[in-house]
Amino acid sequence: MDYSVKGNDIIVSEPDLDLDETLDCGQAFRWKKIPSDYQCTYTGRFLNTPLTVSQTGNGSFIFHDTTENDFVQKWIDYFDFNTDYSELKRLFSEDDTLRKACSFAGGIRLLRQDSWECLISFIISQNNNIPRIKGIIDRLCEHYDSAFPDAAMLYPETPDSLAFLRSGFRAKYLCDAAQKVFGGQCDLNAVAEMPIDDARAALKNIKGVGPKVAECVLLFGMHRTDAFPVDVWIKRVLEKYYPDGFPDFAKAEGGIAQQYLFHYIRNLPDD
DNA sequence: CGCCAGGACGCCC
DNA sequence: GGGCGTCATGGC
Repeated sequence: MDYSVKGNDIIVSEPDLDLDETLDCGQAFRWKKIPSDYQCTYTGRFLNTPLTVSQTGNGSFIFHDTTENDFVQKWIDYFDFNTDYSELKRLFSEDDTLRKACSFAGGIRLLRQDSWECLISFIISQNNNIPRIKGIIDRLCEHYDSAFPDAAMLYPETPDSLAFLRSGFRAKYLCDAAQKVFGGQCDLNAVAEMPIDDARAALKNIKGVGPKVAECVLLFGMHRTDAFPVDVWIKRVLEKYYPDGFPDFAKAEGGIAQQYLFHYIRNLPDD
């Protein structure tokens, strides 16, 4: 990744990034595509820092109205710019299916999101579809002045007071998550450092967090790339292409491989 | 209208 | 430990 400062913008060159593929692939739910004269433009936030970012061509981007300090301190990390995705894709391409998946959507990167936001987002995601997940998270943030509420803000809520979310049976799970995180029974920063099976177990102490949601929090919110969320789509991939198991050589970065496979299988024509 | 959604829980055996 | 009905809501 190369960047340069131009006025109030940061100009970025990174061949292994596509905004549509990365910001609208079901790993993050708060990025919105807005009309622009560029190839595409998204606006969103990491924690309390807002960003508008445009793709001006393949591998070229504008981070609008961003200080070099914010770019270096926050966005390089968020977009995982210090990881060489070309190298990862070369590794994955040893496997035939993965090679096709990487070639289908090679601009996917694993965002380094906030663990708490991920926990709440993926509790909401269970037995739900992506457009409705986004709607619920929109209503949640709108209710707190357009900022994602931290555990202390969510802690006083009850399933009844959260009725405005229209999140259904998930509201009670959100309350339990807020209580356990705010109360210290679940310290997300500590969980992020645990051996992965201990981290899984710690997350699953929260009501509404099962195997799938725990893997998503580990992968998307704690950058544990060996976490491997299995949803209905990935289940189809495993049955169809990996009846003898997912290849060992890719397991350490399996979560990133999973992102390519998820996008690939969802966009494959029915057969 | 019915089927499904980036599942988990509670109960049954 | 595995199998199954249930859980709200709404996109399609």
